[in-house]
Amino acid sequence: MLQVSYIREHKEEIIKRLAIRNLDSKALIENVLTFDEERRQLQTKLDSAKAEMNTISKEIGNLFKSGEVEKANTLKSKTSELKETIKTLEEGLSEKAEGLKIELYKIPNVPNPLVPKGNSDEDNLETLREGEIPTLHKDALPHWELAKKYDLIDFELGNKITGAGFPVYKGKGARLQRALIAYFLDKNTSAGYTEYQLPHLVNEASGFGTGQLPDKEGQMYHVTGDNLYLIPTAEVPGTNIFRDVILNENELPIGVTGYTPCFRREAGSYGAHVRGLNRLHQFDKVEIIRVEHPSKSYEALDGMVGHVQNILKELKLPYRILRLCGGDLTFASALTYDFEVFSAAQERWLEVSSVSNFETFQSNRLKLRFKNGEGKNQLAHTLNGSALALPRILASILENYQTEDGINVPDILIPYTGFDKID
RNA sequence: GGAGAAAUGGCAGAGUGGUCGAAUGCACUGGUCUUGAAAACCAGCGAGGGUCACACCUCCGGGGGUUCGAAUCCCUCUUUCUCCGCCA
Repeated sequence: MLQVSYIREHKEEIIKRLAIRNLDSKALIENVLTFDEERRQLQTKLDSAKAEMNTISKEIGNLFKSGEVEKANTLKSKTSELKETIKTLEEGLSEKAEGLKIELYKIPNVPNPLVPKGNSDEDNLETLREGEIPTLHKDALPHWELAKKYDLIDFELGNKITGAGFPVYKGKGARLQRALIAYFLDKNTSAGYTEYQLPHLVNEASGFGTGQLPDKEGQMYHVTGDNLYLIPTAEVPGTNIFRDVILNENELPIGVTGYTPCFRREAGSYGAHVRGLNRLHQFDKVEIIRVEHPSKSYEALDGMVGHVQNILKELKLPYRILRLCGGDLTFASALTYDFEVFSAAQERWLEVSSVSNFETFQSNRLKLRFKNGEGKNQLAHTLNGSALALPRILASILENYQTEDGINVPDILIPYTGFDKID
């Protein structure tokens, strides 16, 4: 959520930069400013009405104390009108405040100047491509066939137990999952991130904190009996660690990493592109989250990109980095880099990580601040990224590392799997 | 799940209807003193709104109510603690 004060002071610039997202925000911005203006006017009126009430109340107290009951009662009868005024003003104020909030919720983050113009993923800017795309043997299979052939993942069993999109990993498939999680966590902690084990269900307040609520409610599984939500990403519990927190400047930066399963309803997505591990209702992901000083957040973003890059290099997977265009940028992000790995048998690039700087967009909602050098509370910047999401990494390992007589395990993972070949 | 107790500033902890945004201690910041540090002493020290700046308004777990007036009384929700039950 953008700060109203920022909108007030940078109106034209914001409108101009939101156009990068193909968003004509003029009316929206005007609306916000109108609500804000009206809200402040009512606030001022309400404040002075309350001040008057406070004065009278004090006076009444004093009159009672000095035994002037008559006078006190006269004064008392005067308050009813004032009370009515206050009530009306309060109602008007909360209406305006609510209206302001609703409008603010509609405005996405202002893109960083680096964000290219564009409408869809086709306009994303490829900034780097690295790694060798393997030449597969003639009978090479896509990962869902490989999973079946080597008995690594049982999709049908998942259908039986739960439903589509809840695969069952078994044997070496399960072990490979565990190996990847352990490897990712090790990489992240040695880069300075503190490992957390976080709840997989969150309350409403957390949903609002990271912006899944109120708009994206339909994307999460909702446990209605207890009004809790299954997390769609560790970003939700991980970032809400810092909800309503005021840090000391010297505590920055903070790095958090955690493995969680992620639950997404993904309503309405079916078809060839969601086969196998490509899109699931439940999947595993290791996330990295940073809280940064505003002056350092872009440096930190580059650092995170380098970190993810390093992991993909170690796994020897062919990958590319994309700087997302305005049309593909997520609502809360100011700048996002996507990582895609080439899945040789499907002959497709698969998104495996998304690294973003949210600047103050999340922290404004979260009320995540730090005490700056002047002793003032200032919103911190938040960033996060996947390091990494498992299913498509697994898919591309299976596909890219397949040979005629089995699937090789990437060298870096062998200490974690305890085997070097799936056959 | 049942019974009881509680929730106040970074922490501890006073405060049961008016002068309380809130005593006191600790922590923290600045100063005096000191070669330096410690101690001692002095001062400052929660958050949000509002204002050019003041004034002013709001916040004592969340929400609602009673009252001229609520940290204090009532209702409700949440959380914590103790006991019982259940349990990996």
